[in-house]
Amino acid sequence: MSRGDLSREANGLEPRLSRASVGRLSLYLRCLESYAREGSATVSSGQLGDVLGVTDAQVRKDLACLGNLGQPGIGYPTAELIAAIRGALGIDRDWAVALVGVGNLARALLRYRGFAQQGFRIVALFDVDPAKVGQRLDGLTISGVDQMPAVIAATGAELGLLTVPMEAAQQVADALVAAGIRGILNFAPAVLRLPSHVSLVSVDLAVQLEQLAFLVQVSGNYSGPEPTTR
Amino acid sequence: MSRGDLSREANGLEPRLSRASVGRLSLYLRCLESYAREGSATVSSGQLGDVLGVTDAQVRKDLACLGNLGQPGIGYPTAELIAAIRGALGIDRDWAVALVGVGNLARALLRYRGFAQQGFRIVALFDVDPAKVGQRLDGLTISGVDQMPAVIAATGAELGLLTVPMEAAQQVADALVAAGIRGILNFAPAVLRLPSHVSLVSVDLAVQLEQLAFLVQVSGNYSGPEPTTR
DNA sequence: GGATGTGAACGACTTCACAGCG
DNA sequence: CGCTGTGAAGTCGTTCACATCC
Repeated sequence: MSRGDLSREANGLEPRLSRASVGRLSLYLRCLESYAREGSATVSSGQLGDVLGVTDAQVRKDLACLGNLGQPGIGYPTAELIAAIRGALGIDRDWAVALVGVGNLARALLRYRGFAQQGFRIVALFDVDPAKVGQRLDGLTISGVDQMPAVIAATGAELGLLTVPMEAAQQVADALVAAGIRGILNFAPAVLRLPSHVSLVSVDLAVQLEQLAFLVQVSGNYSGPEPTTR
Repeated sequence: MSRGDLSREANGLEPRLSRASVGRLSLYLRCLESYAREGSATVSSGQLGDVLGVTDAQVRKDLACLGNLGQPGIGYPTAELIAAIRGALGIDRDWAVALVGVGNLARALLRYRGFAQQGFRIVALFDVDPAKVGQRLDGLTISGVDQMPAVIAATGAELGLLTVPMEAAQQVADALVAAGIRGILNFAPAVLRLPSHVSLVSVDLAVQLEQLAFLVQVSGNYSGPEPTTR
């Protein structure tokens, strides 16, 4: 089922970055940006690893995919490493994002500083509720789902954020796909079926809470062995 | 074979469920609840697997940890499987949850039906902003962080939802730990350090969007074959 | 000395294949 | 026959250990 790798360099023979690494790269990036603000010119794999609880070897393996920019005895040059990670993740440019389903979660995402900081710009709002269509929010006018193809073409949105109730999720996702979106970040507690050329990341909030309940339960039943990160 | 075959029921240490399985169990659960609503008395591993894109063998392996409740030639009894999964995940009871940081995201979580449906009850609200303290929201009064120990003891909250800005995250997390919380679901884009007896699950929304950008980018560079779930 | 890059060992998770039961 | 349960094989990801370079 799930595939999807391949390096972006011209030479196709680098060690491709695994799905697991990609998640960590985002975290390294945050960490590096923090180091950069403090003025560190270089950072070592040990420093990065300590902060988010992975081994130094793991960090080096993850970073190896970016080309050899570490300097033995010194570490990695902070600024260049940031640039390399952004390039590898595909966030060395801006992404225009459409948001569908204007509820509380949408409002939270709209104002989430982290998105804009990383180059994600919400350029369009949609809702199925006719009462909401036409309202303005943070400088954007809410459109109906029927206007999706036109608005998405006009704004150049490539990614979609889905914050609608479960029942509407598949239908709205289909509309996004039809309108030419290339990837969907889904917050609805539903398993979506999408054509293979559209990428999907799902975040199910109830699932996360259930994971937490499980961890708490087992750490209580038995003398809990491991802490837990991420 | 002849003797010594002690029952696998009573002993708590069955083939332990792997971290990876736990995430899928939540998804099976959703799927099963949907089947149950439609009136299916039994479900096969193939049916479950198809819906969320894993193999039937994988489903059986995951379900094996719950004891042998599958019937060859038939499948799994829906209702019993639901009960078994809820028991394994530790959601066969209610969990009292405290929410810290009453912004838009908190409002969204407060009204998220999925939580209540799975037995998670938000019983306390906290905020550092003195202007918010004392306000009421959905029948709850917002308390200050200084009241945390008293309120958490009084309400019996065991889990904490952290929806504060990055800067405040570690400090508030420490306060939750000091107040006796047993697990934290963190939405702040920060890496938290917690004592090992407190469980942690982190959801970083920007990281999720970055993952999506990566997937879209690689699927665009090359003829990206498969979609991606989870 | 300090830190990187990497093959090799290790462990975790997934798929395969098939015995066995309803 | 259909479907479960499970050892065996295979794949993927992490950790170790060490040669290498500044």
